[in-house]
Amino acid sequence: MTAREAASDDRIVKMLKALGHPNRFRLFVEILKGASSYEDGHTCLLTPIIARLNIGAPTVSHHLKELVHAELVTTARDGKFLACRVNPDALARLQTFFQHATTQEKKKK
Amino acid sequence: MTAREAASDDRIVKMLKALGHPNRFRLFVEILKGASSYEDGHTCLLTPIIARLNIGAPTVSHHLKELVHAELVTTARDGKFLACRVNPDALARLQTFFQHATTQEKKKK
DNA sequence: CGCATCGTTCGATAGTTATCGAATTGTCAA
DNA sequence: TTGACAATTCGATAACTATCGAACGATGCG
Repeated sequence: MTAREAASDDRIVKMLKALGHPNRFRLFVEILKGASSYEDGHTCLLTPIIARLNIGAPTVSHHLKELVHAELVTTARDGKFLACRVNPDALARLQTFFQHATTQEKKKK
Repeated sequence: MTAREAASDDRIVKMLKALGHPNRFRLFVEILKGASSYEDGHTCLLTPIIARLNIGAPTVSHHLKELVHAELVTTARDGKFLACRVNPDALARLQTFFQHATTQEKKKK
């Protein structure tokens, strides 16, 4: 395995780990769905999400940081709020990986 | 969210969590690649994998159990050895999920 | 300014888990 | 049956992390 491949795997594992927790997964899905149905579809308010996920604000903040650290999500301050977006490149990588894996599996008879 | 969707998410999260650990991920990839290049492409010997992964046999056994528990892999005894296979349904689910997610992301402008 | 709101940071705690060595089980072959 | 090899189980330990409440920093508004 090349060093390049190892690094790529490393990133994928980080992303999978980040998504491999129920609350983080739900948080991710909320952001993917356009957060809390705000007009622009991207503004992410933690308060309504806290209500939905039934976990405390510090915990949501912590999980969000994990998603950002895994490069699954990007955030940008928007006044008092936070604009969260799913990183399209991350999704592409994951999709490609499983696509590949599926293909590889099918090749066996 | 329907109960059915929740259960589906739950399974996906379990799979993601299982894959979200470097050693488990590598174990999974080894199995996907046809384990240790045995003739039938499916027999999975832990010993050579232990050597590759640089972790102890009990640990590999533990991780393998996790993969099985997440329904990512199936095993069957073959005499002294263990035949491991990736569960195609699991890959399909994961692929579909990320496909869907990518599509959903792209729909935004 | 002073206040409410949104979110983060801190410190603590409880629960989880990755890993190992030692002992054990199961299987084949001589 | 005995020995060798494959893999699992057990018990212990160290590391990690999810979660919370309390305190704090930042922002917009009256």
